[in-house]
Amino acid sequence: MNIADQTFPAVDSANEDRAQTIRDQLRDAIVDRRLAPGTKLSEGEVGTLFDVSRTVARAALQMLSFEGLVRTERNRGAFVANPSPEEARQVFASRRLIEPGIAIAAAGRMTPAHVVAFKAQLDEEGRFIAERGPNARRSEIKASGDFHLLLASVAGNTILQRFMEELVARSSLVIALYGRSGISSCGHSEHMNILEALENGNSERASALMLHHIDHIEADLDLRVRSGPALRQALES
Amino acid sequence: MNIADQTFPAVDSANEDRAQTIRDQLRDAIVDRRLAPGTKLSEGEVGTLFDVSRTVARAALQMLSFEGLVRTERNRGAFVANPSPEEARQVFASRRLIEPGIAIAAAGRMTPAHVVAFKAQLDEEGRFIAERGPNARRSEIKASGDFHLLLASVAGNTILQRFMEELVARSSLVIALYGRSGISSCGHSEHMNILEALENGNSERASALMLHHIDHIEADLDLRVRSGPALRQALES
DNA sequence: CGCGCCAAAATCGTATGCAATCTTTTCTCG
DNA sequence: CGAGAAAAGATTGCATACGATTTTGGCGCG
Repeated sequence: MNIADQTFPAVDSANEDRAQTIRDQLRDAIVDRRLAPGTKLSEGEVGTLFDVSRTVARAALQMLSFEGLVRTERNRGAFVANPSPEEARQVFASRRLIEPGIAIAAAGRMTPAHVVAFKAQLDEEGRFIAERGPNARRSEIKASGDFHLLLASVAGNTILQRFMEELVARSSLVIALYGRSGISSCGHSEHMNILEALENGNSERASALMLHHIDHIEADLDLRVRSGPALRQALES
Repeated sequence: MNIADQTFPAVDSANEDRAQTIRDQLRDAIVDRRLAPGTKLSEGEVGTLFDVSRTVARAALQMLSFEGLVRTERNRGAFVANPSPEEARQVFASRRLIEPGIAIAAAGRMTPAHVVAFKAQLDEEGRFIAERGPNARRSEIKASGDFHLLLASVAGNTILQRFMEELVARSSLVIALYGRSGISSCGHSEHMNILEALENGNSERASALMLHHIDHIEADLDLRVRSGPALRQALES
């Protein structure tokens, strides 16, 4: 899975920040696994693919490295992150700490409009689960994460929202690497239960369900170390 | 308070990442208020001051903008962030959610070495409080934040640690803007109480004390909006 | 056939140049 | 004298250039 094989939507309406656009597209590609962990992301290739100079490509990669989706090594370049089991545990520990609180905050701010948005979100999620094919699989992964991001946006704290964006994205990487069933969709019904609690303003229940949900996702992981922790990340790619 | 008036330690042993070094120095300057909120940070000036090209200065400013310490506007440049009351509330809401959990994690991982480090930290804090003069004031602000960062490092989760670094830094900005007593040192005895709970492995108490501590800091703020929310950030600087 | 060594190619880190945009100053006209 | 427009200056966004470092691809030798 080389980055050169990827195709990206033309870098559309472009008077605003192009580095940000590129970052978003690369993040999507990483999150829904079109780019495997360890893949080299060279400035030149990224620049060529998006038709910008290395300067801009580099800025986009720097952003992704702040989010922990990309690891950069001096004089060697950028690679799609390859989280270790320890990092994986930390990602989920962070989510266990933050997301129940987000659920509580969101429960107190739900409006009918929010409910509609959630229903649409869960519908889409269900549709992708029913479909077959790798494309549906990718969309399903994305939709599953989007549920959590929607929740974070309802909670109304932009700082926590950004933290969650990072954690959800990194979770996708972790699941790609360590997931047993390979898919995180196991949680669709749990998402529905959480929504129900939110709808009823039952913040305690929403919070508890969220905690269990995260535990279930993590329980699907196999975090035993295989080889040495690095070996230069299995030769990178 | 112009950036050109600032002096920075020579950009020392420098084969490794210079942008990162510059970011750290600028962050320190922002956190201990040598650079006031709203101050313009032009790429050229930063570059000249640290004796690097605009390319590197720009990268450092981009990093700070990710941390929320600097706000960048397209074609206008970078400014020390000027958090609104709403942002201020979000910073503290985030800390209330995260830091009690960090305290619990840290309580379970305290070693005698950690205790020594905390004691040294609190000593330093106390010394700066006793001293007079703006330099001691600055050191005091930094030391107060460092207590929280030390706690985060003991907790052993690098992701949460980074989140806390961001939140502590932004808190300093918020206190600079909205603090009544101007100083956050009010919490020195609270820090000592928290350490005591940590030392005894009393995680529940440490967590509760931390929550109260954050509440006390926030209670010292005056978050009433003064004028319109922006007016282009009071003409920037 | 495998292994180390050296040159060639690729890639990165950084400085610099240029056009576009924003800011400031100056000038004009009411 | 003040308001608005035009010009000059400063600053940013981005591309490109070049030395430094890393990777790759022989090539000889054991």
